Amino acid sequence: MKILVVEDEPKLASFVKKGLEEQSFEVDVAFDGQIGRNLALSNSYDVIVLDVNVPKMNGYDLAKSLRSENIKTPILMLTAMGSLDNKVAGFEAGADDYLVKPFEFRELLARLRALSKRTIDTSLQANLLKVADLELDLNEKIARRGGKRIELTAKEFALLEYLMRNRSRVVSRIDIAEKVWDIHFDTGTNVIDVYVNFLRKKVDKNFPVKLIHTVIGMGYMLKEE
Amino acid sequence: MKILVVEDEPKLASFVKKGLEEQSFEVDVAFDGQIGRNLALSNSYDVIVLDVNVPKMNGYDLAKSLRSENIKTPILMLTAMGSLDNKVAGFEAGADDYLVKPFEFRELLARLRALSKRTIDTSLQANLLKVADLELDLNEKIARRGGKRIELTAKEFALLEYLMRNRSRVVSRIDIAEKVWDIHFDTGTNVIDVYVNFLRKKVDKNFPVKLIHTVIGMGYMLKEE
DNA sequence: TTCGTGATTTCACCTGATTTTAACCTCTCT
DNA sequence: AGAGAGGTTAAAATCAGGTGAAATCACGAA
Repeated sequence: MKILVVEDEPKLASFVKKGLEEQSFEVDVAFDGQIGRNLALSNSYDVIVLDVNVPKMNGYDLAKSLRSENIKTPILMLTAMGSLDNKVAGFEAGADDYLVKPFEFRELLARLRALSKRTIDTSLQANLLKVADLELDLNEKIARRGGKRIELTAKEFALLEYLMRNRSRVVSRIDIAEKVWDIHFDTGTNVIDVYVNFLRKKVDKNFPVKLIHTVIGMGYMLKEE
Repeated sequence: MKILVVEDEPKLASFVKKGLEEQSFEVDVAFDGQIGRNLALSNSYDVIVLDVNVPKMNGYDLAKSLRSENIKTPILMLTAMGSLDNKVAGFEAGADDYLVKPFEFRELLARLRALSKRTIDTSLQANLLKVADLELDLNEKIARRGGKRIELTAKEFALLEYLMRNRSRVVSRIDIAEKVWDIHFDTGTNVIDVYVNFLRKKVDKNFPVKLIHTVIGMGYMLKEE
């Protein structure tokens, strides 16, 4: 999620930038209205945070200008003055919400989330399984370990998903055969062993900590440590 | 414009109702959460104003309940308690804005206008889907990539729309068959493959960055990169 | 109605990737 | 050492997806 902050007080700007980045937002900061306008026109932000009192072009005018350019990004206005007239003026200029300085960071966060909720597509929500530093992205059908993308085939993916959903629990070959391969009787095959081997090469090789463990005579277990 | 006010204090309720009616809003008042819920479910309001402290079902629970019924009408929460925790709880329950009592009527008005504007805007901009430099114009029934117009047939359009609405997510052939072709059982056809091929020729050929990806054994995914 | 055009679907073939088999290897425990 | 359990590897079998051409369908024009 990308946010533009237009704010000229260096302290406040960096406080907000850091705080939002900790919440894994992408943050651009502009120190005056003109730079803010250029950034807003050339990027697509999810929300714009606008201080009313900034050099070159004030918040009201900037908001109006963006709206007239047909930019519909939600705008959150910040102001030091708490009078109602300012709030009304802000809304009239095209702001979607208003926050009076000084504010608590948690409230800024809550309001940003509420504003962005509308525009963000629900399909973009992550759908992840995690065990230690291994994640399985159920949307993209891909695994990641230590940030590195690991491509999996359909069967590999299904097997890893089953192991991850049963983390820290020993699953027998019979369970795996039924749930992943839909085999309900003993065929004397060793596909499962072969696929565990495939997974190990992709998921555990190159990493000091192994996640896939063999429990002799019982089955396999995916577990940290 | 229709507004539902859920408020149990008779004085405040009638003050708000009269004030809003003077601004030519249509106003319904509910004196407890249960009545409010029934009204909200059976009418279509532009905004709902919700006091946190009302009998039968409080504001948070009511907001949550409406959201779970998939009602997306903007909600403005009213509360006597100004603490931040309440605000955050309100937003988490699904509120879009928050106002602390006592408030000035003008501020209520400004916030209501801002909230209702938001839905109108989003409904107007709902005619364009974008992924990377690919746009799908739902009004014109046309796609554009890098500014170039791409004409699509009805089925091509429906398929691309489905892929774009599920961007960055692998969609299976079964999903596609059901949502785009309305086929609910396996017919052994390969129309989907053929149509993906058609789309690739129009959307990805001639462009260095491909957007349509095959995930073997799982389906297709539309994604940047 | 018939015709013609473009849209949609089917079919057959091809290629490369995935899945499975099977033979052989390694380790551990007795 | 030998048996049993699991690991590894390569090759074979199978499958999934891409593609062009042809068949069929839908629909408006003559």
